[in-house]
Amino acid sequence: MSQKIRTRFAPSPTGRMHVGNLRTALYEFLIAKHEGGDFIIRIEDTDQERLVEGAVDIIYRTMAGTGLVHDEGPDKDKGYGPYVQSERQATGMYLKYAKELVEKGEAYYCFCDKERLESLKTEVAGKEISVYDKHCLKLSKEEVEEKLAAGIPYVIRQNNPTEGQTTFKDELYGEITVDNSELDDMILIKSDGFPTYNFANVVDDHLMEITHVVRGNEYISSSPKYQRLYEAFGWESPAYVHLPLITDENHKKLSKRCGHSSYEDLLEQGFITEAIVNYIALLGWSPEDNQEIFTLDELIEKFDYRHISKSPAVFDIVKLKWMNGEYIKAMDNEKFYDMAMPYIKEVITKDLDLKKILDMVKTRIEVLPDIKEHVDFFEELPEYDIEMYTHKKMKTDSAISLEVLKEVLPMLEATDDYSVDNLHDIMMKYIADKGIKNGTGLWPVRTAVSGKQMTPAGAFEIMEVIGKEETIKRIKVGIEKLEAAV
RNA sequence: GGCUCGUUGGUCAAGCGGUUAAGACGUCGCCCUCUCACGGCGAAAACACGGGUUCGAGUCCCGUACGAGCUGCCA
Repeated sequence: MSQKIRTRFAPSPTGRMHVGNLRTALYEFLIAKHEGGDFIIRIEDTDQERLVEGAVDIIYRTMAGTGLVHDEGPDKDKGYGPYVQSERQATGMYLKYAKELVEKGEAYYCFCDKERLESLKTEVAGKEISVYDKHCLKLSKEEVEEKLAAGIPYVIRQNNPTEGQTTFKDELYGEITVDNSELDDMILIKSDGFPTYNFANVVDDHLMEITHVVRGNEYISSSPKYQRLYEAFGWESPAYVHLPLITDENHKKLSKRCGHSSYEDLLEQGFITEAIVNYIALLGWSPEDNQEIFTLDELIEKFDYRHISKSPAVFDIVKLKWMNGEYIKAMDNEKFYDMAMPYIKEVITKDLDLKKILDMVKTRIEVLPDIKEHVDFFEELPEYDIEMYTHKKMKTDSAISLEVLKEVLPMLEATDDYSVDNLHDIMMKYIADKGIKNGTGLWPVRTAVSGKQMTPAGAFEIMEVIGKEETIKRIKVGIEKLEAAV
């Protein structure tokens, strides 16, 4: 008889949502939903300096867009609110809990100023290291009261023992033990009265009855300190699930520099939400079978956090593109038209059958913006080199192409039916009568009407779309070009 | 520097003491084809290294190397 699982996504509103954060949110959502549990959103805005306006909206938009629907959050209070830490802070609760620890000797007031702290820094191996020396722990109760009364700025620090060890258990990594001497006296309450993440997350996770704390691997080394906090309060610690990092191609923690590091960046690059979610779900987790394409519901059903990997994963945009292409191919046409229309309209302004063109392109693109380079020739015949008429495998060269175009032109002028079927009949009859292979007859025509080496469809389909007038015009251009060269 | 974690093909990733070490992306080749794609078929490509334990180790243990994370009044 186990209790209902409760996980939380606790982002700080500092900008766009990084894919690492998104994946954390996804896994938190999946772990809860797989077991029919609750998924909670808590806004961790304790760093007032890094706050970015509108960032909370981005969080909501991302969650809604990806389908990670929360059961509780700032907008859905189920009795554990408020769900925004600045609002919680305003109630004085964090300070109250911190004082409780001070009473117990598990924390202490610290009045050290910037200069003194600065003097504690030492440089080791090119990095600045600073370990607090418990200077203020020596202060007597009276001295503390005095300084407090005098209004001297203070922080409250955790009082960690210098001997012994602390152990916590991660669901993936197992038991992790560190010497207490490694644990520095981290700040619980900052001088502006706000709690640090380190403190607030422990208090809130407990108060909100979070059963599984799921977070990035970067927190694994601070977890022993959190563990000591739980023990100091006498609270039962939650199950911990630390997630492996997502890195760039150089195996470094994904940075904002990558340009493809946030969910919104990806959308702007023409990726579709379902593909992004699907792809990141597989970055650090794999199902028991070899399935790769998942709907969110399928992920909920299949997701078992015990199969999460322990080693970091490289974010591979090439595979994401492949997956995006799979989603596009499987997408129903109406939805594809809706999504693709803005892109095709960037390059085609003429009154052409855009849906027909989009049908041609659907299996050939990986991201939406790819459409443009495939279809721009419909708008206007590009400048092209007559070398394109020469193709060994098609058995064509300039002379043959000129001959074909000249012979085909009158036939195309003679009909008004520019349907693929009719065009097909005309051309195939010509090819049969002349006794040449299909490619020999069609290559020159396709080249003339497109001006491109590669096109998303064959000659008939292109002619149907651009129509009689434009077809004739382009074939004449081809004839002129070829004649000029002979 | 210290601490912690990690290490299967270029990438994601199966494997949990006995396998010809899966699969996917990418790459290359072939087929299909009026081009390019799609689709189909196929190929190259990996257990970081050294010691143990064991009849037997990618799988367990210990070292080494390498990588990453942390070492903030950021989360």
